[in-house]
Amino acid sequence: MELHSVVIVEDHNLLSQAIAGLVNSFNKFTVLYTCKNGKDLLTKLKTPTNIPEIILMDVNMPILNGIETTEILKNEYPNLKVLALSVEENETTIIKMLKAGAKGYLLKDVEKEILETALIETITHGYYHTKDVSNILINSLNEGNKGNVKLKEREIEFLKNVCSEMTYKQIAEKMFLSPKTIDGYRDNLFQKLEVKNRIGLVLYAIKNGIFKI
Amino acid sequence: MELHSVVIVEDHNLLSQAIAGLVNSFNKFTVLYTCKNGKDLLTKLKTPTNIPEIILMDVNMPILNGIETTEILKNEYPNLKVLALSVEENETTIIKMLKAGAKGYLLKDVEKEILETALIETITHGYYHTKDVSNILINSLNEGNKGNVKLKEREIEFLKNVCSEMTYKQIAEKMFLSPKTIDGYRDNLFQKLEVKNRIGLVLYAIKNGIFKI
DNA sequence: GTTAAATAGGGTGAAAACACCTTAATTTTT
DNA sequence: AAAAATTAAGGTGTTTTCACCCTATTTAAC
Repeated sequence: MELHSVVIVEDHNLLSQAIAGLVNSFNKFTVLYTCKNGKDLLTKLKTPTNIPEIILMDVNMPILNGIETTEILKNEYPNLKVLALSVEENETTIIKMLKAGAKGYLLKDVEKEILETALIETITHGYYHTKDVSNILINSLNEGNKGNVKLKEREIEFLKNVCSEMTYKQIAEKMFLSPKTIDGYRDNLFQKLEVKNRIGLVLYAIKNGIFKI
Repeated sequence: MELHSVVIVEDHNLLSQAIAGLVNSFNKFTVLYTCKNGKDLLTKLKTPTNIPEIILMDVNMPILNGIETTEILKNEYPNLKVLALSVEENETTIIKMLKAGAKGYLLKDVEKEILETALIETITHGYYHTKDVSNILINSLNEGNKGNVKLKEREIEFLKNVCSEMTYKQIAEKMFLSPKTIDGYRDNLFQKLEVKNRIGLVLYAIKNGIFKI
C-alpha cells in the first residue's frame, strides 16, 4: 500500500519532531520532512519531489505565519491540503485560517486518534472538522462580521506600538507623524475593531498575533 | 537494564502523547503515564507505585500550573526531579520555575537529542541547563530582583480586571471598593512591577499568566 | 503593649486619553 | 477627468489616568 505523504510546519523543534513521530506511527502516513516556518516551506516546495499530499500547519509562527502561508499555498498549489494545528482557540483566528483555505482546524489537545482520523478524512473527503471547532464557528456566526477586518501596514505598526508603555505622543514621534494623526489612527481602529479604549487595542493585537508577548 | 520512569504533565493531549512517544523511543527511559495538569498529577502521586524518577512539566496549564505544582512537589516529594518544558522564554517565568525547584528548563524548540541528554544528565547529575536558558538567566541577573514579587489575592483580582475595557471607576464598582482605593492598588502595582501605566500592567498580567487571552 | 504594616480611603492638579468635527493633499477608482 | 477614498493633520472640550500628598482602622510582629 502506498503511504500518504505529510509535511509538518511548526516552529518548535521538539514538538515538530514529536508530532512527526506520531504521524509516522500511523500506518497510512509518512512524514516527508518538517519545516520551521512558512518561508522554509515555500522554499522547499519549489522542488517538485518535495510536494506532499497534506501539510500539518501550525498557526503561530515567526517570519511567515500559518494564515499567510496557507493563503499563498491556496493560489500557488491549489491541490495541496492544509490542516491547521494550533493551541489557538480564538474564533477570529480559526475563521481566518479556514478562509485562507485550510481543510480543517485541529486544537493541540485532541487525541492522537483524532489526528489520524483527520488525516484520513482529509485524504478521502477533502476536509475534516471536529465538533469543538464547528461549535466555535457556529457561535461566532451570530457575532456577525468578524475576521474580515483589513488592517493597513501603518495601522499594524501603530498597533504594535500601542502595546507598549509609550504615550501616543511618543508613538507619534517614533512613527514620524503628528500626534493628531495618531489620534486619527486610534479613533479609526476603535471603530473598526469595535473596542472602547487602548486596552481594547492591546488585547486585540495580542489575540490576533499582531503583538507577540 | 532498568528503565528510568518519566511522567509527562501537559494540558494539550496531542503534544502530551507525541512527547510520550518521543521519550519512549529513548532507550533508557519509559513513560509511566501522562497528566493534564498539576491537580491530576498530585492525585496520581498518592499511589506510591505512581512515583516516577523524573517529571516533564509544562509551565502553562489550567487549574494548577507548573510553577505552583513544582513548589508543592519540592516540599512533599523532595526526591522527585522536575524538568520544565515550555514555549515560554520569559525571564521571570524561567526564574520562578527554577526557584520553585525545577532541575532544568527546556524550551520547546530544542532538538529531541537535547531532551534525551537533559533526561540523562538529570538522572546522573541532578540537573541540566541549556545554553539558551543560562544566557537568559545571566542577562536577567543584571536586572536585579525580578521574579520575587509577591502579589496579594486582591491585587491579582484587580490585575485581571485591568485587562479589560473597564475604566478604573467601573473596576472599583465591580470590586466593591472606592475609586480611591483602586487608585492606591494601581499606584502600588506601578511601583512593585516597575511599570509606568495601565498598558504595563496588562502586559505584566499576560506575561505572567495572571490574565489569559 | 507598642511598633510596624497592611488595608481602605480622601484631595488636588497635571497629563494623557478619548470624542467629535473639519480640512487639505494625494491616490485610486470609475 | 471627475468622484471617491485614503492619508495626514488641526481645533476644542470632556473624561480618565496618573502622581503625590495625607489619614484612619485593623492586623501582625517584636
